[in-house]
Amino acid sequence: MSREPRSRRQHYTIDVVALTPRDAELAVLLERRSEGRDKTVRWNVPWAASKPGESLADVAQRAIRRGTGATPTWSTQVGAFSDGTHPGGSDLSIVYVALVPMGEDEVQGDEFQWFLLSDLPALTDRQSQMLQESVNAVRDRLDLYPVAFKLLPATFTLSELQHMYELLLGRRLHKASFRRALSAASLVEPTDEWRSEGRGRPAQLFRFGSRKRRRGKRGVRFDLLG
Amino acid sequence: MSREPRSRRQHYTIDVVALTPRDAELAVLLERRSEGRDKTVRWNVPWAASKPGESLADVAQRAIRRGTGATPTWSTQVGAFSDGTHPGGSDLSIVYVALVPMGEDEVQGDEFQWFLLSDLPALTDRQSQMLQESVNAVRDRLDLYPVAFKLLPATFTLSELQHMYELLLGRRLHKASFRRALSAASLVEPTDEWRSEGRGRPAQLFRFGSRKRRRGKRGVRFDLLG
DNA sequence: TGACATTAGTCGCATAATGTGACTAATATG
DNA sequence: CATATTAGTCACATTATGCGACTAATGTCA
Repeated sequence: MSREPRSRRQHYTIDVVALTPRDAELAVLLERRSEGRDKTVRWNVPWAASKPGESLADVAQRAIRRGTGATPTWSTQVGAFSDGTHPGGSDLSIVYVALVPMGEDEVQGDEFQWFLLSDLPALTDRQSQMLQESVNAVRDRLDLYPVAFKLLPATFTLSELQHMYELLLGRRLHKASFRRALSAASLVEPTDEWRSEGRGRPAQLFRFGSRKRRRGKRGVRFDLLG
Repeated sequence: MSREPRSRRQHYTIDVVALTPRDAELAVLLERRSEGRDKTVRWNVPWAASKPGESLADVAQRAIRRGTGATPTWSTQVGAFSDGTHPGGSDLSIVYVALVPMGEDEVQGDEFQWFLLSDLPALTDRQSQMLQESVNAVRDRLDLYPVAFKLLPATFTLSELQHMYELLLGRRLHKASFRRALSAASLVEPTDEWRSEGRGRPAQLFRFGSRKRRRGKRGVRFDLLG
């Protein structure tokens, strides 16, 4: 029943994993830091300490604005991580994942840089874990929140949308099935613009416009149980 | 770029929402506390402070063991909550939800008591929020983890299993469809025991025995998007 | 005992959702 | 004009799902 504050109370930071699509893959925003006497270059995800009275989401916003020119289009809390060490010495990292749309991935200054997930620099245990779980969090929310749309510009072709889903799911989808399901849900609206990419037939541009709310109340799915 | 520790560093606790089925509904374990000069009785979910070097899951275990005779059969992190106040004065609550199976819901001492979700005492904002999100977390994981099974005894009838799903989903399911899906997934194994509940035909007892891993790789579901 | 209520468990059919290959359309290249 | 390339659609087979109706096994009570 020891509820008295210890000699050293545990404290926390808010760490933000910002993701953007790049080269048919996801990239994460990392911040440079120099460590030790030889100034070894290390990388970690942006973070900020919480001030009294500030909401967690606000701190996350603050942390990510330091590094990106663009405001993320979506973000959500991933969880709390306490394993390993933290560059700021925090005992606990509250992790937010933030999505930055295609083409808005400019960074501010030398301190920040995007890294492809397949080509990451060396990271501490906690950093790796946070990254892994952030990507999982986005994947898990894929059919609950329109995260794929949040990674695209305001208007996009249906092929681009499909490729974004394929990127996030890590597997190929069948074109006709994809479009049929999309059309059944009335999730996108056609614009009157078309995009010609040089070769092949031009593609019509669509915008995200969820209107119809036909909540399907289907049976239980046992086939996903792990 | 203010990364220096503030005059008062923010600190956190681990709070645990323990759930058990009771009277065709979920119940939550709350802990009594006396507050103010008139010793008003207040209730809150069990919590514990983190000690250096202890993992979050361990702290959660410690917090919940104080209140229940039984060890929870499953638990997972829900998230971090900072709104409002906390009985221990912590700035941040890391919330774990823990499942206690049917029939193992004894409490230790007067300090703890189960409350039906439909009949809760007055709670602070943060406590209500934590509770709400914990129930949502269980519901969201329903077809990813066998949470319904974790709320049942080791052996159970298929009707009990269906009622548990109905309880968690908040809607009725069709018996034949439910069993067909269950059978297709090869999730349960029959035992040679039968249970007679007095009236009606006796029911065969089953145990959870997931072996077949036929991961369905289906298309994208747009119909769930919020 | 035998009709009835009650709960367990199964079957079969209609409909809906999905996988898939093949098709047409519109553009650029040579 | 033939060919390559990407967009977009169609039709059909297969699978999944909703659902009512059926049989089975027990207890209750007249």
